Amino acid sequence: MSRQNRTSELKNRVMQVALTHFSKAGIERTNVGDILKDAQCSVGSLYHHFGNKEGIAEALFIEGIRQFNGGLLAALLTRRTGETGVRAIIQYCCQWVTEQPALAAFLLSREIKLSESAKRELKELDRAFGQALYDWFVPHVQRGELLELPRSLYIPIICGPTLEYSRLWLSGRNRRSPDDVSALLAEAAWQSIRGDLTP
Amino acid sequence: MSRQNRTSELKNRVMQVALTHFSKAGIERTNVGDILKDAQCSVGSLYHHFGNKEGIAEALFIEGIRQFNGGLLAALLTRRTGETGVRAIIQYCCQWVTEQPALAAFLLSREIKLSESAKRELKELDRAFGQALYDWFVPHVQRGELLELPRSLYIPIICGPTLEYSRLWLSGRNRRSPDDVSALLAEAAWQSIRGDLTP
DNA sequence: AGAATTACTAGAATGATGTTCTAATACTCG
DNA sequence: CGAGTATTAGAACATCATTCTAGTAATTCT
Repeated sequence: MSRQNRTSELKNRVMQVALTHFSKAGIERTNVGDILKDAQCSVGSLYHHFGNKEGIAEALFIEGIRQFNGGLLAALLTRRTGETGVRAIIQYCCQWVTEQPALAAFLLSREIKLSESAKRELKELDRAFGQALYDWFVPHVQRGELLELPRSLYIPIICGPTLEYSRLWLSGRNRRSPDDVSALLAEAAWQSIRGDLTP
Repeated sequence: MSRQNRTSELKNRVMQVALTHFSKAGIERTNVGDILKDAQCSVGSLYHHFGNKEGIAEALFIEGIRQFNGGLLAALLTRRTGETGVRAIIQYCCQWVTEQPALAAFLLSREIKLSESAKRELKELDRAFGQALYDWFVPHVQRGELLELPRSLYIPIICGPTLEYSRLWLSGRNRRSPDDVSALLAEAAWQSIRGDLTP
């Protein structure tokens, strides 16, 4: 196997192992030694590839966000009405959280203190994502299918209940998975954002 | 001053200082030495009173939850209709977060890994709070003012958008404070939870 | 009041763990 | 094949969180 391949396999292995530990115990409480042991990685390699412990978290975080955003946009952009779009967003969130609870728990935990460069990268991701969402929304708002609101409120209002429920489920406080209650969450999201001129 | 008073003053001072640091840098990244210095406390005293660094976080967390829950219930229990109750909840959350951003950021960060005893204490707080809320809700649900939902969905659906918006604001990504947009959030919450038989 | 007990304070010593450093190895490309 | 570079290795280091031992001052008991 080429060096490139072995290296990228090592990095993936480290990230996978780290995710398991992070989502169980948090970043602070997982120690580098355990990651090294479980991923069969040397101190030197780890610090060469990730810089430090938070570097692993950062890589996981950015990769996770990228994946989530991509999937959500893909699900949304095929919808043609405000209502189906909003419901698709919720449906997607619920499914995603339910299918990858460890990654979801990690992304939602907000424990990560990002470096400046990661902040910049993430900001750009966020901007592009927010813009794409907004572009999808605008025509539906103009038609009165969806409420007109300050831009910064769409995501919290639509996704807030789902994210909050997900957090509770991930921390073990609810039995039914987000996917199990996605219909109810979708209905609530739709009711909270539907415009007055909805057919 | 009596020993009791001096001691409780010291504990308060430590908690206050710790909150400032925690909300700025997170628990992991604030070091005990800084807390000691800023609170003029010795190593021995700190570990005598709090056990360890997380012990301070725990104390802050439980105290914060207690205060928040108490205030919310007080605001809710005077309301006589589903709509005014729901709006009061949102109004209270927005105001609370806006007025004590440091405490809010800390409580919402979920970075704390609680000890078993703290978990038990918190679980009891949660149970009592949830019960009180539920008791208030039941009659309004029965009258058809509010939707009938699985119990675990009320809080996420009503408060999710507000909490999500608060998180964004606290992390510096929105300009307008939760209090500034509380009317919009209240309206959204109400629309998402209102029953079919609303007058 | 005086003795005994307990709560609290103090800071040096310890230990765990994240990170750096130096050297070695193996791959790639000219 | 040989120079240069990416990568690996693990010992050494540095930084804290925490423990420990010893003391001090308040409170309780007789």
